[in-house]
Amino acid sequence: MSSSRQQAKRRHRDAEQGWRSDDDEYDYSGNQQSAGAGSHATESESEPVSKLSTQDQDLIDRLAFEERLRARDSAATRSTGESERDRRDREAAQERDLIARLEADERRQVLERSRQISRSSYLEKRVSDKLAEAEALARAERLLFRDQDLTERELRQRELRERTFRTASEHHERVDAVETGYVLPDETTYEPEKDLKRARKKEAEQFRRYTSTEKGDTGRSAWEDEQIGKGQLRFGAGAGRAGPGSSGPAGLLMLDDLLQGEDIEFVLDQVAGGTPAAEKLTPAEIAAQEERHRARTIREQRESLPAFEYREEFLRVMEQNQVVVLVGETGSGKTTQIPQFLHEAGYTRRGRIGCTQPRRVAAMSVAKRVSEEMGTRLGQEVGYSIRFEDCTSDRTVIKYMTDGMLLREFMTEPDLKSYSVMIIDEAHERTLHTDILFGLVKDIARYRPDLKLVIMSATMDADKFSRFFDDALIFKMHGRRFPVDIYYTKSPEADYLDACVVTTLQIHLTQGRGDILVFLTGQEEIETVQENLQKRMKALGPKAPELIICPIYANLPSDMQNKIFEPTPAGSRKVVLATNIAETSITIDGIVFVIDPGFSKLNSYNPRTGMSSLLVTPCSRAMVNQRAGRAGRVGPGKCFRLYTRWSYEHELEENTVPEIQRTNLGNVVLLLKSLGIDDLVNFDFLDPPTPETLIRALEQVRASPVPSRHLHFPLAQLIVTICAMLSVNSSVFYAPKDRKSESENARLALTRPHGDHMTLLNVWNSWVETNYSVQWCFENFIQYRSMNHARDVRDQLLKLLERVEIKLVSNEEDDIAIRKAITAGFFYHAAQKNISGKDFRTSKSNQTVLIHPSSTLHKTPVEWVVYHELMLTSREFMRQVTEIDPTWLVEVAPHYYSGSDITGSETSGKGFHGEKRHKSSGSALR
DNA sequence: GAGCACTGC
Repeated sequence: MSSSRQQAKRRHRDAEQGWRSDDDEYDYSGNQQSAGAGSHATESESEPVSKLSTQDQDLIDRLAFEERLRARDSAATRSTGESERDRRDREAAQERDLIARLEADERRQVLERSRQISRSSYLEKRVSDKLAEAEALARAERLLFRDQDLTERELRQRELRERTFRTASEHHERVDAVETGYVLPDETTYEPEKDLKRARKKEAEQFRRYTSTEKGDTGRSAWEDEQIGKGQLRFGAGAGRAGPGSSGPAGLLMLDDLLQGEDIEFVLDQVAGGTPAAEKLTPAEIAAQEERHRARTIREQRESLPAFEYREEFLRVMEQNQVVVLVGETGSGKTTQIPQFLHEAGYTRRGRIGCTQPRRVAAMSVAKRVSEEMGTRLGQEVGYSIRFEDCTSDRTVIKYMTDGMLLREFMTEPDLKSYSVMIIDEAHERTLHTDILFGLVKDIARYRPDLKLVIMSATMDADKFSRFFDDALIFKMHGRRFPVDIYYTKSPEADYLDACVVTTLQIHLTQGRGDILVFLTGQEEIETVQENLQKRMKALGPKAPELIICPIYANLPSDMQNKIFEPTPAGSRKVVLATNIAETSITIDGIVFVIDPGFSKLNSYNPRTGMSSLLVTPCSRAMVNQRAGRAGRVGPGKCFRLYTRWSYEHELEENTVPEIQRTNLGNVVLLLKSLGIDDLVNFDFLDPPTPETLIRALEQVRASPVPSRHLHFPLAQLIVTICAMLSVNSSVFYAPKDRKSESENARLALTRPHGDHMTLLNVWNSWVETNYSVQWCFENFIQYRSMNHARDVRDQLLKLLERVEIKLVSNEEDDIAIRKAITAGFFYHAAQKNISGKDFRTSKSNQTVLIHPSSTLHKTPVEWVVYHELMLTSREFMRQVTEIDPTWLVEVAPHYYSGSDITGSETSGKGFHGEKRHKSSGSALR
């Protein structure tokens, strides 16, 4: 208990820092609730099923399932009102999905062509434009936002704003030298006319400053010129677009020289976000407000939140309604305040208030904040519950938890009777778990009229939520955000990576203070952009202000991740190259500019082939708006979208397809079954998954009890380790581009024969031998964070096995026995090498697949393998692969394989190396 | 010859 508290304490500290520090050692303590829940699941899973009846049952169930499906559809057609609407919604969604898939390829090709055409004509025009252009910095903003449609007056205003913004940013740097953190611009930025003279004088000074640089330097050296040229040719994706910079007086630090005709034209289109209150305030007023805010007591801080204005009205609405859909913009304070309002109004006298969050860090940090506001110790009146850690007590009345944790709670408390209010927060994110929760809480609310429900969401989808909850009342709250100017490119960009580099430099050299956030799709893109930016900055020489480049993605080791939180020194600028981890999971202070190419990697599951795909996909409008919002957290911001406004309006989907419609539902089916919900067809989904996905999931679940009988106990410990290692899925090894050979050697040293499962086991054992050393991980390019996670998972699994009274016998490693056990678990994931010897063919489903390059078997000649998962990225890959003897398949899954399935392979029927050991370990299997 | 977005139990 005390160790659990210590552990909790550490995590709070982590939560306070906003990001988990991995230098911590972890204690391991069980979690009663999940342990109990797990045993429940195991019971239903390990129900004995005989071979024949499985198949029959399968067929019968499937037919019954399809029958129910038809019945539901025809019932929906007959009846009116809601079910009719549901059906239409679903059909429309399916149709949209199909059309989208068919059109995507064609559209992409057309778009690509039109981009190239427009780009080349644009470049021609730019060549003639170039000749007319002279100075650079004084006209920087105009160069960046050139737009013929502007009136004289608008142009003048823009010029003034740019000039004064520069003045203001100089002021910031002075202020910043004294105190760190972001300082809001003073009012001169926004009321330039008032001090035109001063602005003119500043401008003159500014210009002098740069010309004097010229004198001191007598022009760029030939070497520097060459470097710039090289950089252009070698690294710019736009190399060859334009000749060496020739415009402007020689020797000036010229924007044109740097960009060499590559600068991108942006058009200011709209101002997004920005609550009326924030817009009306001058920066000086905002700064003053912030200052007052800091000095305030906690109570005053609470009362200054927008949510406070709605307190009485909200409580009245809650009294009169059982379900309320609460739309609260970011910055309204809903997550921290609503539970407190309800507590203060006495709802906790009848039971707890629960509040779900999609992420662990959020659950922890919000609970901490609220406990401070209430003046209690965390874990007492206010607590949180996440996997591996339950920080609540009997006295807890406000409980924050991850959505997945509440799902687990349903197993021990199906009616949620200890709760008087349940709040589902961040509903708009539509995570898999929240979507399932919707159906469950809706059902409970029907027979528990005393249970209040609050569905909290950012603006989108409120009507949809309301309709789902029988036309629940929608309650709106304004938030507190700064306005963000949205810029679109005037013409489509042919190469968005290059466009990112160019835009970053444009901002860096022309815009006022503030860090830049660039959204990219993955590690590879981030590394490419980072490399290009580094070269371009180097080519610029020491005259350019420093640009600190910080990559961030989930698989980056945490010490490197933490770099993005270091404050930017005065006089330099930070550019954060991020995946969509920066959309919701982390927030970075000081971001003023966002660059958004409009793409992300999206996982979707195809039930027909059992293959997941992880492909670069255009973002939805909801997603790009979320990204833009990241620029308006500390002050007014700017978002540069690397696509046209037309694209935004016509090519992007409104919303991202909810997760539940694009994942393998095997686990969901298991979960719902363990809650006693067998009739998945009629489960009340907000957006129902496709019937195919459901059918496939049921089949998959039906297949799983069989191998669980084969997994005999003496092996359990080793298998549990492998399972835990697999659960950290492909993020055990770290392979940075710039240290490729080192990391490959380290990996090779840890590789064991016969594939990835054995290698993972070896990695684990080696780590244990070093007593869970951080240093060892670092030296061997192993992700310490992943190993720690595997340790947590392994610990939990062992506790579960203990609960179902499986005795763990630690035996020596018999690799054949282990691999046979893996085969027993994954027999339906077998593949054989094709005659060509180049690729593999999956058994039964006959798909052509390859071994993923990250696998230890990538270049090894193997005939038969079982794989953990299929994934479509650039090709169709098997990930986490182990070499097997095909005779094992017939042995462990005779209901699935017969001898004819494995004939024609070299190894079939042979003794295989280690026949003797095989026999001696035979008792380990069945 | 080629590579793994992000959560969560």
